Amino acid sequence: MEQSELPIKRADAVANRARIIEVALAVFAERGLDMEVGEIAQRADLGIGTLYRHFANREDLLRAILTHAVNDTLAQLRAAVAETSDDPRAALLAFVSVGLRVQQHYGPIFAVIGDPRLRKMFDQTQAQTFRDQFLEVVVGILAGGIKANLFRSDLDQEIVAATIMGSIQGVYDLFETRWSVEGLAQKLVLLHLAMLTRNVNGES
Amino acid sequence: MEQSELPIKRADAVANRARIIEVALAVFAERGLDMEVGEIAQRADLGIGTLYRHFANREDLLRAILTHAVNDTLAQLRAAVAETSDDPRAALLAFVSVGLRVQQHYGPIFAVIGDPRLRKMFDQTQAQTFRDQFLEVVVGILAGGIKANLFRSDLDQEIVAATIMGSIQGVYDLFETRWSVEGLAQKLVLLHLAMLTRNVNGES
Amino acid sequence: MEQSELPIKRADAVANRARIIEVALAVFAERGLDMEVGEIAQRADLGIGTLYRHFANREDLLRAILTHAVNDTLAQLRAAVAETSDDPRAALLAFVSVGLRVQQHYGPIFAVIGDPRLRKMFDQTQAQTFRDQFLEVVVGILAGGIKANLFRSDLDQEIVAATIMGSIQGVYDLFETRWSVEGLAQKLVLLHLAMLTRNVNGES
Amino acid sequence: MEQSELPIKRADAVANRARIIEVALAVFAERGLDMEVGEIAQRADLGIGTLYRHFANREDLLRAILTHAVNDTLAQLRAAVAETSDDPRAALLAFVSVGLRVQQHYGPIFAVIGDPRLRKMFDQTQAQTFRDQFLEVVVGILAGGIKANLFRSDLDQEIVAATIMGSIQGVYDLFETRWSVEGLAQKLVLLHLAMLTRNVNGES
DNA sequence: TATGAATGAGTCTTCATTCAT
DNA sequence: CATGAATGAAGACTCATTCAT
Repeated sequence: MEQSELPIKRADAVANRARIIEVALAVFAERGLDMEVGEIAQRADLGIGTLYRHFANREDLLRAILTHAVNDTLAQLRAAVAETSDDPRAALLAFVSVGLRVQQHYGPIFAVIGDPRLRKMFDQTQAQTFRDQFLEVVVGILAGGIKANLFRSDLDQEIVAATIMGSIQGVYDLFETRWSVEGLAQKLVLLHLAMLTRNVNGES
Repeated sequence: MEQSELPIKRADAVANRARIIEVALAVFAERGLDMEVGEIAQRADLGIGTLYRHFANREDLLRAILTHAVNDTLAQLRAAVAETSDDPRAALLAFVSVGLRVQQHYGPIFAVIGDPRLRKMFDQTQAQTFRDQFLEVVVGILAGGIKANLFRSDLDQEIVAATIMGSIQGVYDLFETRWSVEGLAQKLVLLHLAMLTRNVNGES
Repeated sequence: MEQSELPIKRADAVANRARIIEVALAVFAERGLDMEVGEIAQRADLGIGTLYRHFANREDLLRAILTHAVNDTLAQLRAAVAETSDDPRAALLAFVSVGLRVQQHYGPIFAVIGDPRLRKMFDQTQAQTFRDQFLEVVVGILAGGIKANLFRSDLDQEIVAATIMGSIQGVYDLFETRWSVEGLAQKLVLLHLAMLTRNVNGES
Repeated sequence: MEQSELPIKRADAVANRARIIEVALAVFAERGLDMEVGEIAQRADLGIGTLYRHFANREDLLRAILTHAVNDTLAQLRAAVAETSDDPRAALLAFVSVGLRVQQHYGPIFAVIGDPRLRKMFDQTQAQTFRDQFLEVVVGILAGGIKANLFRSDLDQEIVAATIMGSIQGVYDLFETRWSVEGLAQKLVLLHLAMLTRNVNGES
């Protein structure tokens, strides 16, 4: 009986923590690194003291939401890729689609990753780990395509991966308002395949 | 007497304005949007009041340095492309090289372009103009390549342009510390050509 | 059933109250008036709510520990003096020794008695009572010495008492780190006796 | 001409700094270590930003006023002693008088010197220097008395000095409200002389 | 015209106290 | 009764901007 009581309180607190992150993510999407701790507490319907009970300071909260966004993004990308593991081209499309949707969802989070303020907040090991994990996902797709004899193997795989990721960001920045995410994804993957496929003749 | 002094003062003022922007750019490279007006004045050896004589407020100054960076970047890109106007592949390499070097020089300026605060500062027409000008330069290269029958013409040219620009950013973010700018440019252009060239067989 | 539990609980509660005061005294010794209610609860292994069950608010707790410290100090001084009631000079030494040791034990409690915040917390009657009780102990020693014809009687006894008490504090503040409590007590009492004894010739 | 202009601005700023310290001292006298930066700025008729232009933070200001109080006290004590350098007994009276008056003027500053918070703010070397300077003044008086064959020389001079200083504090704490500063000084010096003078017979 | 001292709105953060569980 | 999560008033500090000199 007592065992069921304790979790109740905890569940409440855990829920609060989750709500704070959720709200903070939304506020961040609107205001970027200028997000204000007070606004987050307000929109989460919590006293500011409560927020500070969960996160020692603004920086901690920022770290938490960025980590959350990165991990969520990685999870979504991996899931999308896993669902299409047998078809590298489908995997690429899934990756790009999710990549664009994530940009849309998380707003400027990935856009400000180069901000000097963030550099001070994340130790570089952590940041490198994040970068490597993203690369890993793309490189995985590429390896699948090469093994299936669909993608050429003579290109620097990491540069290809960086290009694909950068192209998602670039295309989104420049055309987010003009085309739908799905349309952009289609067009973009065509390019990626053009880059990755040697004998284009048979396809055109 | 005043008439003879005025030109001198004006020249002084113009020089001051240029120095402020130069210093502000440097400060921005270090601190990003957190740059402080006071630090800029100090490093420019000017009283804060003097700085405010040139820029009505922080926003104005920020707009000025971003505009300067964008215009300078565009000028450099155009110049590099112009010098190689007869060879589209050389033009692409020049574009990428300059693109990477500019990232290196201007630091986080292009990285924070998606920041919500900047959105509020630039009217969208202006921002769109900038974007279009960048696209124009790349599309120009592409058009040259197509006309010379070197690049395939069946891809969406704007998406290709966005991809090229995004790949520069992506590759720089991920590998700036690992490889030299020249090395990165070489590798990157190989990809771009793989994407743009249909009959790869004859080249490999 | 409840009747048999109550005494136990009460005993528990009494023990808790004592522990809180003990811990609070320790925290006060380290942090002075900046002591935090939360830290006290933590170090007493009690929930904060439980602490507030014993003391309505921080002020109450502060009053309690100061009162405890004062009363304990008075008790120790009286006991020490009582044990040597036949020899005024020994009584003086005992008083000074205990006085120094108490300083050492209670840390800054007696040092911050003049703090404006404390003035607001203790009604002045109470404060005066404390002062008078301390004076009483010293004056008692002095009276014994005068009755025994050992101490001169022409000095203002209360001023003498205040001087003795002040000298303990002064000597402790300035030399606590340099000499042992016992050494300081010895040296200090020599002065007191020099002050209190008229015919020094016979003694030197 | 320019030389006379610069000092004007500076004079203003310097005056402000002085006013801040003056006001801060007054606020400290009322509220002790709980003094609030905002109240000080308000009572000095200055914006809070101005205060922070002169003192980097609360701690700095606190250090400044304590240093000021200590130095002013030392100066007053030395001046009083210097004026009576030919008569050690007069010097002692002057010292005690000024000591009591300073307590009255600076309020709880000397009372909170043992507060743990202060320990963290002053490096111990500085604190020791202050203590030594006070001791030096008293020891100087004592040396004069011994040289003039007025004071006995067989007592530990530093302990005597600490006792005299402590007695001032003790007497002030206990009787500030009951007697005038002058009255207290008279009574107190009688004790000190009783302590310092061997052959009391000739005087009584 | 240049200067930099003054200003104060706006943030972050702490900690005593309450109250639902 | 005990607990500790929630609360928010209060205070320290920053920094863009103004204006008297």
